[in-house]
Amino acid sequence: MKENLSSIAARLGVSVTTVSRVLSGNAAKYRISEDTAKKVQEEAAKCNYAPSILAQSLRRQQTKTIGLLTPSLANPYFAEMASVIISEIHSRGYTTLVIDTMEDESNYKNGFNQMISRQVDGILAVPCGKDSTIPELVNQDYVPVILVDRYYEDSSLPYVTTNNYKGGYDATRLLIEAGHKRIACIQGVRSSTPNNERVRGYRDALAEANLSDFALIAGNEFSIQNGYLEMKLILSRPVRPSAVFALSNNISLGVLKAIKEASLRVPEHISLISFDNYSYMDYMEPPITRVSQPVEDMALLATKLLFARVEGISPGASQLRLSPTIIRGESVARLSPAVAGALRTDFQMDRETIQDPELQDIIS
Amino acid sequence: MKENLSSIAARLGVSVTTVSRVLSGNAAKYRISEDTAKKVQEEAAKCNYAPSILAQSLRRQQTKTIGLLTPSLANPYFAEMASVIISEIHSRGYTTLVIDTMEDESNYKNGFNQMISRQVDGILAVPCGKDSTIPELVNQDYVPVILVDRYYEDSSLPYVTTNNYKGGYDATRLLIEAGHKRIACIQGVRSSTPNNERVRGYRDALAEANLSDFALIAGNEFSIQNGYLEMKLILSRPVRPSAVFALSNNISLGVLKAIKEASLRVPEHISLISFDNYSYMDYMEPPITRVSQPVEDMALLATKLLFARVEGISPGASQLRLSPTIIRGESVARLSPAVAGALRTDFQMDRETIQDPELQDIIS
DNA sequence: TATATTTGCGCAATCGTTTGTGCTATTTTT
DNA sequence: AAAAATAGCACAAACGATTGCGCAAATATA
Repeated sequence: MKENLSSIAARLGVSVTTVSRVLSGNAAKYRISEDTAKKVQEEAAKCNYAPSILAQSLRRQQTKTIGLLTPSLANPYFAEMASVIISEIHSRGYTTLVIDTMEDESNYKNGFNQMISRQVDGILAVPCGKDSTIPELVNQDYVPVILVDRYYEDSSLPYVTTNNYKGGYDATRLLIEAGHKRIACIQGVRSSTPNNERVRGYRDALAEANLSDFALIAGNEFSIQNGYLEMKLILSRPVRPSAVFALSNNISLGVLKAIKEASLRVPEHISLISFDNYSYMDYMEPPITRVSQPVEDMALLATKLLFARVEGISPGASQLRLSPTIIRGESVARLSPAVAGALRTDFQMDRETIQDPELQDIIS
Repeated sequence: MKENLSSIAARLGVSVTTVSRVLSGNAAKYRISEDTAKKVQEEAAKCNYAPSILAQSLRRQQTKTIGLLTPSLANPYFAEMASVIISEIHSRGYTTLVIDTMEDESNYKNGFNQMISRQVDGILAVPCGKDSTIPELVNQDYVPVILVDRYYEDSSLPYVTTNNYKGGYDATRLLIEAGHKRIACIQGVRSSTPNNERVRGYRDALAEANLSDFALIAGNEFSIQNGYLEMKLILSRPVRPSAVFALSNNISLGVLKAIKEASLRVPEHISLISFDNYSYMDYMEPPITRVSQPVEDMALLATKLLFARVEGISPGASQLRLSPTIIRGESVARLSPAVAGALRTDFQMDRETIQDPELQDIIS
C-alpha cells in the first residue's frame, strides 16, 4: 500500500541509495546517470511515492514541524492569531502541532515536554503563569522558543507583544479627554504581563490627569464571567464610575451583560472601552470603542523571528512591542465639562476597594 | 543534551533492550529483575528522559497524531470546533496536526497528502469542494477519515453534521409563523452540502405554506462580503422581502452592515434569522435569532467515531446528523396578519431572480 | 599498453526505538 | 548429583530514510 524507497529500488533493480539520491534531488551531486535518474523519477511518480517524513526526521534530526501552545482557540483573539501563524508556518513547508492549554499552567508546562518528545523544530507559545523555567530550559537546551502576546518580566526569552502599556494609557486618555473622571478598570489574569502593562498604562494616565484617587481595579480573569461579576459589584456601589475600561474582549461581554441587566445603557449611563478587536464589535449596540492589537503583524513577526532561529540565521534575543490602535465605536460618551465636574464631587471611591495584596504594590 | 535509551544503558552498564523494556512498562513481561528496573527508572527520572516519539512512531508504525483539516480558524464556528476537537484528541494522549485549508480545494487536497506523509493515525476533515476521491482513497488505503460539518452526497465516508435541513426548515417556519411572507435567503458555498440542505429546508417550508412564489435565493460564499453585497442588491429591489434568512454567521454580519447603511433597522424594517451561534450575537442590537448548531457535540462525536476506527473497534460507516436548536433573539418581528396580508399583494418577485444555473434544479 | 582519472553506483552505518529469539546462570525437581 | 525449569538479560533485525566511503568499470592520459 504505502510505497517506500526499497519497494521502488527492488522494482527497478537499483539500490535504495540510488533511489534516495535521485528523489532528494542529489542525483548530480552523486553522479547518478541521467538514464537512471529518469527511470527512478518516473517510477516514483507512477506509484505515487511520498517519503516517510518520520524516517526523514529521525535521520535528519529535523521534523519540519513547529509547536504552537495557545491558551484558548475558543477565544477569537487567539483563534485569529493561530490562524495566521498556522498559515504562515504552512507556507514555509512546515506543519503545526497545536496544543490548546486552556489557560492552565500545568497543561502549558506539559505542552513543552510533549513538543520536545515530538522533536518539533521550534515553539511558539503564549505563556500561562509566571514561571519561565521550562520555556527557558527548552529554549536553551533544545529548540528555539518565541513567546507571543504574553511574556516573562525577568526573562530574556524573545517575544512579540502589543505595546500594552500604550494601549492601556491611550484608552484611559481617551476616556479622560471625553470628560470622564471616575474610570474603573476590570482586569484579567494578574500573572500575565499584558494585563499588568495595561493596568500600568491606566494608572499612569489617571495619575497624569490627577485622577488617581478614583482608581478602581477589579477582576482576575480574561473571561465573560469575570467581567459580569465584577461589573455587578461595581454597579452595586453607592457611587458608580462613569466609564469602564475592560481589559479584554470577553470581559467586555460580561460587562455589557451586567449593564443590560441593570437596565442601563451604554454609553448614556456608562461608557465602555475594551481591549481587543473583533469584527463583531462593530455590530454591537453600540459599536464598541476598543484598543485593537495588531494580531496579524504580531503573528507574522513571531513566526519570522522563530524561523530566523530555526534556520540558523540567529539574531540575538528580540523583544518586540507593536503599537495598538484605537478603533472608535460609539460606546464612549463625551461628558460636558459641567457634568464631569459635578460628578466628580460626589465620587468618594478610595484605595480600600483594592483588595488583592499582589496588586497593592502595583497600585501604591 | 537529549538523552536516549543508549545513553542511559551505557551509564548503567545494561543493554538498550533492558532500558526500553523497563521504561515502556514491560519489565515484568520480559522478566527484568526488580533491582534492575528500579535502577533504570531512577536514572531515567534523574536525567529527565523522554522517549523520541519519532523513533517510536517509526518502529510502531503509529504516530499518536491526528490530522485536522479545517477551512478557517478565523471563523469562530470552526475555531470553536477545532478547540473542542484538539482538547478531545489531547485527552486521549494524541496530538493534533492542524492545517487551515483557507476554504481552498487544492489546499484541502494537498492537506491529505501531507497528512499521509506524516503518517497521522487518522484524519478529521471539513471538506472543501465536491470531489471526494482523495479523502475516499485515503480512507480506504491509509487511515480512517471522518468528515465534520460538511460531507459528500454520493460518498459512504462517515460524517457528523448538523441536521441542516431541519435547521433551514425550522428557521423558515419561525419566520412564516411570525407572519412573514416574503422571505429571502442568502446562501454560502453552493458546493457544500450543509448549504444545500439548508436551502432545501427553506424551500420546503415555503412550499408548505404556499409561499414558494416568493422564494429568493442569492449568494455564493460564507463570507461577510457576500452577505453585504447580496443584501445591498436585495435592498435595491423595488419590492423588498420582510425577512432574511442568512445561512451563516458571517453572512449575517454582512447583511447587518448593508441594512445599517440603508438606514434601516432590524427588526422594525426587516427581520433577520441567522445560521450559526456565537456568544457575541447575544450582545448585538438586536440580539440575533439564530439556528444554533451543536458544535461541541459534533466535535465530540466525530472524535469518538474516529478513535473507534483508529483503535480498531471499527463500526461500519456512520453518517450522523445532530439536531440544531433555535436561540431566540429579538431580530424577528411578528407581523400582524393584516400587515402580512397587505404586504403580500404588492410583492411580485419571481423565479427569474435566480440566475445560477446550478441552482435552477434545486429551486425548480 | 600501462597508469591515472572519472563515471556510476552500492555497502553499511546511522537516527532511537521495539521485540522475537536465544544464551547463560541460577534455582527447582527427581 | 544430574536433569529440567526458570530467571535475567543481551543480540540483532526492523521501521524508512540519508550519506561517507569505496569499489568496479569505463574512459582519458602518457
